[in-house]
Amino acid sequence: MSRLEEIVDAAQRLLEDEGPGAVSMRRLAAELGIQAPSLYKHVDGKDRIEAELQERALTELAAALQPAADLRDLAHAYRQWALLHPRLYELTARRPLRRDQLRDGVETAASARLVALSGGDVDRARALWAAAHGLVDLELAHRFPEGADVQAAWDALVAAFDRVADREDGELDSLSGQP
Amino acid sequence: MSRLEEIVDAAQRLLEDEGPGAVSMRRLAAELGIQAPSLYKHVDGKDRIEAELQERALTELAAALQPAADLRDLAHAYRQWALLHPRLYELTARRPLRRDQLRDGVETAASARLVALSGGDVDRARALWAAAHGLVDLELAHRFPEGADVQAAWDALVAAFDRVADREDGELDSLSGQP
DNA sequence: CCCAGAGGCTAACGCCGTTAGCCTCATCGG
DNA sequence: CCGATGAGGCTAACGGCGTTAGCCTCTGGG
Repeated sequence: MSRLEEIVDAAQRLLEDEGPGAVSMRRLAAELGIQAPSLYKHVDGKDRIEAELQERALTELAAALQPAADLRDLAHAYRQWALLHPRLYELTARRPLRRDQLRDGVETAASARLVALSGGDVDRARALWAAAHGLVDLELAHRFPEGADVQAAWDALVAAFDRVADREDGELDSLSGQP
Repeated sequence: MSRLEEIVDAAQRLLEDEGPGAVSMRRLAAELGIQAPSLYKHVDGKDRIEAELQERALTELAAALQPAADLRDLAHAYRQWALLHPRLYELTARRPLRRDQLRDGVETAASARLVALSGGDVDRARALWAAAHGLVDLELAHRFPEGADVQAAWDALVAAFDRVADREDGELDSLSGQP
């Protein structure tokens, strides 16, 4: 295992266990038993580490969405993954995505299921993605009132998009036996 | 105008003009012609300043949504406001909301139009809010591909929720002549 | 055997938020 | 009119941050 991977591992551990404030170069170095400046022998800077985490998260999220058979499954898987890795999700979603230094296919994989289950309509897929992201983001930021039934909001979301799919069919059929 | 208001004004100016990195206590103080520690004669700390900005933003956003007559209007107003104040929007949306130190009515005002246009269904309102937030958030984070037609995604969103409203009616009528 | 490069190290720079402690006025009660 | 008081400045400092410069040591290949 490369030293860079070890660094990113430690960063992920720190992020998930102690929150974003704990992911400092000094703390990170201490975790590996070295001094902060030594990290720069393996990594450009903190930005790079965060970009690596971002790519990891996208890959994992894509895998988690892969088995979803319908919109309800997809929504559930999306929410579950985010709630399981809240800090990582936030980091991934809020950083601008540097596509130029993303390994090919990562983004495509993450969005494939989404587009497929939106009847191939990329605009609908983006709206659905945004909606799921929004629900997760607001939940993670504790923006819903104390006793709010978040699941009910998810149900309302799935209902809205399911019905659209029901009506504007045709496109769906052409994808049901996946290409 | 109280000194606190001046501070928050300066913070908002700095945030919108130069980004979140520019909003430091030292920079903020310099803007007012004083030294950083003097700020603490008027404010608890940086958190408090951000909370004030958050409340301001919620109030303004509520006002911007107020005149919306239907979902399409609402979606448009939401997006427009966010694109007009991107940094302020991010700050407001990503900070946890401290309801205990929010002036009464601010949150209610911000969500009233949303709930009303969702036929009084609070779950649908939350899903719609989350979807709008998600679209804005992803757009601000440059997460859509270069040439993506973001407006089309908004249209797809409005379509989805409009149709739901069409079908599950009844509730709508009881609110149309607003109480 | 040598020497180059990998991978550590310390010292330091310029930021950050925040605290402690001091000083200077203007205001106002006696 | 005097003196206390409090508002609102100030400097110095602390412990953190990301990052750079420059040095040393060890190890593996020619």
